[in-house]
Amino acid sequence: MVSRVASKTEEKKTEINFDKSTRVVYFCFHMLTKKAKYALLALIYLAKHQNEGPVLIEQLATEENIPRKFLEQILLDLKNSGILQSKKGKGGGYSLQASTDKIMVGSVLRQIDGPLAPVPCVSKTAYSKCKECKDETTCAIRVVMKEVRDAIANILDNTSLTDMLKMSTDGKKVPDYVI
Amino acid sequence: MVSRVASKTEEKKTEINFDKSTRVVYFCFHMLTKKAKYALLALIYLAKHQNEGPVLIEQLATEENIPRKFLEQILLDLKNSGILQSKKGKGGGYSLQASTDKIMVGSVLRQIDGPLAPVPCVSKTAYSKCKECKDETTCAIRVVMKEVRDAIANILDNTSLTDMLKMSTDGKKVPDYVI
DNA sequence: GCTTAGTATACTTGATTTGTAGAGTTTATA
DNA sequence: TATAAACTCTACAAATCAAGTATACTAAGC
Repeated sequence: MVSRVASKTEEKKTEINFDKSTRVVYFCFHMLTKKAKYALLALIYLAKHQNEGPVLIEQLATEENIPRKFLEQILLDLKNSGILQSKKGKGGGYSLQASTDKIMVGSVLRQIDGPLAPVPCVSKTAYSKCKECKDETTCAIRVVMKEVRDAIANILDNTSLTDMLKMSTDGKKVPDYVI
Repeated sequence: MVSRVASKTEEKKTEINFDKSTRVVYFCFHMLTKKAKYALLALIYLAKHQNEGPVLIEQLATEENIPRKFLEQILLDLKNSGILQSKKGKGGGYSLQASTDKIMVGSVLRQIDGPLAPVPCVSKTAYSKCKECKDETTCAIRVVMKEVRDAIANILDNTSLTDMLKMSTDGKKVPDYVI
């Protein structure tokens, strides 16, 4: 094994031996990109400052330690998908469009990172056939990954911004998923 | 949104408008790399041909449509982690080391792709702190992603090669996860 | 009209995935 | 014991992607 799926610069555990067999072992991982993480942080921030009028990108960027220009793209994306609304010019800024209990983590992540499914052939929102697959009905990988997709979607599509707000204060949560 | 996590060359849904606002929309996704997919396909193949003696890399590569030299690396990796065993020289090849019900999808994927967790801070097998995170105990993202990690691990660590074999013939499965 | 603040798009950089290439090692057997 | 069959090991290369920068534009207030 060398590294996982995405991550990149995330957390790296680098371990180097300077023996003749110099070997670099490092772990990276992902699934949740930084972009998506920033998006969620931004949404939580905006939710917490809901009744203070529009929030400036600049403010959000500095308070949450998100690169300003990168954040611009993210907020724009969330705006274009109807999650946020914005106001231009002086006194402008960003605010939530929908109510916090209508904004689901699943839809945010789909918007920012794409489908939740680990493989395209089990995606409900963006299905596409795997070409490796000879027969989809007897593909064991597909069956397992479908379980995974459903489990992920079940959590993320049933967790709202409201839930996240509770978590960030409680630090804990009592989930109520559909089984 | 542009693309998800990994995927790359996987399946691409490309849609191009040649208007003045030429726009290319494409979806890619992942989590399960091709490498991991190949590994699972190889394991299933080896399981199905268990009592025919060692299987040649060449045979496996052609039958499962996996690039030969790429497959070599994967099999070697699986061998070094104790999942497979090999025999060199004439009459050699690869075969399963453990029994099919001891080989779990979770450990195969961890070996090939790395930790299952969507973010490092919720990984049980390869924990590492997120530096974005001010306070881990009140990080809502962490709480949600922990649920996701547990759900994924619960499925993958409780699905064995034996289960996959059943699926690939039945095309269906009655899971029996720990709740 | 000038400043504030968001909008839009293109580009850059470094890392990762997905392979390829080639030389080396072990084993069977003729 | 030489030879061919197979696996082993390491390095390299191309394509893709995540993450971030740069630059120019548009709209709203004052």
